[in-house]
Amino acid sequence: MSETAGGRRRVRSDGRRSAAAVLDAAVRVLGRHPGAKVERIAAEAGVTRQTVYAHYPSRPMLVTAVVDRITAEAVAALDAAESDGGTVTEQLRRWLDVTWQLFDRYPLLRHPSAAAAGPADSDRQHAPVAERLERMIRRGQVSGEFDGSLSPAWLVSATIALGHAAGEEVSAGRMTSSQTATVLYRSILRLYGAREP
Amino acid sequence: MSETAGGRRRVRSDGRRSAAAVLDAAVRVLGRHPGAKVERIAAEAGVTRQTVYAHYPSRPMLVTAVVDRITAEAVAALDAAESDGGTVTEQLRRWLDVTWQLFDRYPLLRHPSAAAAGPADSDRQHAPVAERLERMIRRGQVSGEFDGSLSPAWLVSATIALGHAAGEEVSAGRMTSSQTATVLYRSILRLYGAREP
DNA sequence: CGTTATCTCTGACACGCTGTCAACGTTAAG
DNA sequence: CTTAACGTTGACAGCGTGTCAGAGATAACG
Repeated sequence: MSETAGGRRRVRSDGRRSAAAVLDAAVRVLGRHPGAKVERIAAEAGVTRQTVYAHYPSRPMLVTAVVDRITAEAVAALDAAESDGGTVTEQLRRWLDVTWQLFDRYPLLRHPSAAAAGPADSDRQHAPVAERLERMIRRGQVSGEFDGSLSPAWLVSATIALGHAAGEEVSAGRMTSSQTATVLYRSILRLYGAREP
Repeated sequence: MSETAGGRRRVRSDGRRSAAAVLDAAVRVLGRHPGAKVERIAAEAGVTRQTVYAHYPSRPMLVTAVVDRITAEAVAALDAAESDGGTVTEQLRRWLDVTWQLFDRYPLLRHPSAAAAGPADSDRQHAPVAERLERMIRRGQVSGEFDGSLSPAWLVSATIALGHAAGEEVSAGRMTSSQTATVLYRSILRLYGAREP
């Protein structure tokens, strides 16, 4: 991570390149097949298994790095959706659309515990997202768009849970993706106590 | 399960007794520590690891048996809560109380994927419960207590998801158990479009 | 009571995956 | 060109799962 250590440790461009290749491969493979073996990831990166361990001390830590990367991508997309202005309800709508696309891209997001190291990873994944969603809910509550008798923190957890449930419905084939998106949107508005149009 | 096979295979009471001991131990150990090793379960049952395999071919199948047993207990408790009559809303209240107690007793119910063999186990666990809940919701919708514009099937999934989220809040120490129960109840009523009192 | 099939136990083994190590090439930085 | 960093090969230990064979207990049955 840092070459600022006291020693005059020469960093080789080769190293960072291969570390990046491993991380990219891990994002692709683990994103689609949580629980994939290290061997598989190494092969995808065009590298040996031991090289993976040279950059990431253990499988759980590699998973953590993957989660961080996906989270960063999610946060960026979410911020873009939030800065477009409009009603909080409209922002929420865009927010859900973006999240929905991410869920399609990374099935890992639907099976959090399948590859995670521990509860630490789950927090790491949810914290920045939850923070933004909570701000949005609080804004809607003070503006009167949403009812204020349930705490924003709980509503955040509930929303995430509902999102996971909706993802399950889709991947289980019980509903289509667009049906589910609509139903999820209505459910969340109800949960927030929003004035339904 | 059946000694009705054509051959006259002598069944020894010893066998069933030890199989039951293994299952009991598995329920205790896996209920509290999903992901526990077979060795641990065997020790808890006062039996060798190989004996466990003598009764349950593989670890996943043992987990399935455990899930079936806990599910049976849950279904029994749920049926009792349902048969007490009253408003659907009141039934729902009792339903949640019972579920809440079960969650306390079996942390396994909160970490479904931690020990499960595959999606089959999850269905196995949820199907009988979901069936009963769906009947209850449908009853509430036709009686006018609940709004009818969201499908009962989806509301069932959403309710289960909300329950898991609430359980997480408690075990993460972010809310007390009784606080969460109240909040969960209100959230579900909102989700169902119930006339709030 | 004695025979017999069933069950448990001990001990050992193969397999797969994770993580580590040393030795030998390779490649980039100075 | 020299040197330190890096990748690679091959081997190994550890752990958990699942299997097997043989010896010893024990319940069922005549």
